[in-house]
Amino acid sequence: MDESTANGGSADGRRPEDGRPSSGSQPVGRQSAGQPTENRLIAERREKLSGLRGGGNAYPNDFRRNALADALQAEFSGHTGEALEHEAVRVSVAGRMMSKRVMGKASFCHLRDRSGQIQLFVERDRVSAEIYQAFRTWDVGDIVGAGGNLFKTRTGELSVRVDELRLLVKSLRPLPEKWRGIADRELKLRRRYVDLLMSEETRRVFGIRTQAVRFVRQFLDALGFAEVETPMMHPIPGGAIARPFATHHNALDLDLYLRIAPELYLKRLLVGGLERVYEINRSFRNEGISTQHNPEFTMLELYQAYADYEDLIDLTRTLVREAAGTLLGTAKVEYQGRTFDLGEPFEELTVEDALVRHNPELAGDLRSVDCLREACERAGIGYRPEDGAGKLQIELFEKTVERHLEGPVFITRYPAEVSPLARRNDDDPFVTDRFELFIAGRELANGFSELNDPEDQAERFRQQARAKSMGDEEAMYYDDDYIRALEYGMPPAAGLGLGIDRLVMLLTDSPSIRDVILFPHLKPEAR
RNA sequence: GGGCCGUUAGCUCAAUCAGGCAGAGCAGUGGACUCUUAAUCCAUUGGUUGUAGGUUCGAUUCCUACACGGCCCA
Repeated sequence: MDESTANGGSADGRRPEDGRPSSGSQPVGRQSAGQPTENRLIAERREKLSGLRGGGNAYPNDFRRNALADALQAEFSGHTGEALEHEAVRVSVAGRMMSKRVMGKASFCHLRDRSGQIQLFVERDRVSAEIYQAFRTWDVGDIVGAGGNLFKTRTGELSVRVDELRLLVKSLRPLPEKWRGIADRELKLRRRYVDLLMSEETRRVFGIRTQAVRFVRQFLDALGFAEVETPMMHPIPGGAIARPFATHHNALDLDLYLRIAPELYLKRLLVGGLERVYEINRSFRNEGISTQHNPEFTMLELYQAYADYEDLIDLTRTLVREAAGTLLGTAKVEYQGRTFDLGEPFEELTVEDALVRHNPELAGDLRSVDCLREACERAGIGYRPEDGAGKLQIELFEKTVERHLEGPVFITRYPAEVSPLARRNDDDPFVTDRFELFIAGRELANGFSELNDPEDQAERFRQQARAKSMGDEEAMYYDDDYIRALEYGMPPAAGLGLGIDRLVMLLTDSPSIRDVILFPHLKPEAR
């Protein structure tokens, strides 16, 4: 219902909310019935919409365009004005009016569609005085359809000499300032739709994101991987060390968790003989929010039978390298003022070597719980009495090493204690055949040879369950069905997880994960 | 969780340091203008200064708490 017509059309065209209270003692300007306060600009546009409703369907959906702006620019920008007059190319275009320059009997405006922009030239004597007058009242932000012949203006800009012009959607809310757009970071995130309208940079970032996901699919499909979809609601959350979100199925009266990782389901598919599978998955972790963490995030997970972690180091390096080359046209990635040449060889370093490099006093004592505890205390790191050498190593690694890993560098041989799903190294059972890829001090990927010994896996689950019972809320649950699947026999395999959001951050030079997620999680609006 | 910074018209920003009539540009409205492109020219509207308190003759400005966001630290 259009409220602006309900008050009988007050003489000054204002709604009661705009100015003085019309009557009553209700506070003015507060939210009412869930509707945000409307200001005068919106009220004026609502009046215009009211007029449109009086003239027929205000929201028509029968206009069809036959051309996109970019395609027209590409095909006809090179033609001379004379040639265009001779060719008489008639086009229908539609899009949002992003600018408007009105003169007495002729006007210009720019339309933007999904591909780009094109200018319209609207002459009163060509479209009729009535339509021209209506056009004068339209606002920047309105969605318009136009038909006419292509021509070149005196300044040489390809334009449409309009002979048919329709308002398709009345925009009730004014767009931000045309030159500088949205500066307020909060507004950019909360009203991403406006940000996308106003910011070429935002469109670029999400364009690259779309291409990155497409690239990953094409890359893996070409290697014979099958893309699959596994449950997002898990009776037992597993596959990562993280706290889950909880939910509930009413009809089944069943507690469920939003997945923290698809890993255990994808490996069940290895048991099922699929051999090469991947899922570009949204996963959810009930943890803090930062420039590196959103509660829901997108990850690639893939599993390959008859491969080990070294095969996946190769695959990861190739994938990242070719993603940059394909999407950016170069393997030299500029990120926050630094250059990372992904075309160069990637360094490889074990966890223990990296620890010694940044904590030289630990050399020779890397597996001594006492020495590691001392080092943790020196570094101001808290630990639990039950933490073993592996856990302490990783705590130290995260606090003293990670941020210095400019990379690209593969860190290998993670302790088994913190890798409950990874295969032990054949020569050194303290560590697993696992790697993580770091670039710019951040973990980008995590992979390992998979643990397919059901009895070892069961024992690892029991250790995790003990840790959970001692208060470690991130520890894993024991998953009976997963053990049962392994008991049927999972082929030797390796798996990889790669953060899509973080990859896109790297490729788009974005400092925050919020810059590469269309609608990042924010607290509810204050106002 | 801690520290610092920010929040003023629809948007972008002044005014805050040292309390004294809250301003500009864009957008809007009215007018002029048939090749503009941040169109131009004339006129003009628009404010719970994030919220709630406090100090003061007087608060956008000083103080306290809170909300949201940003940066850094844990």
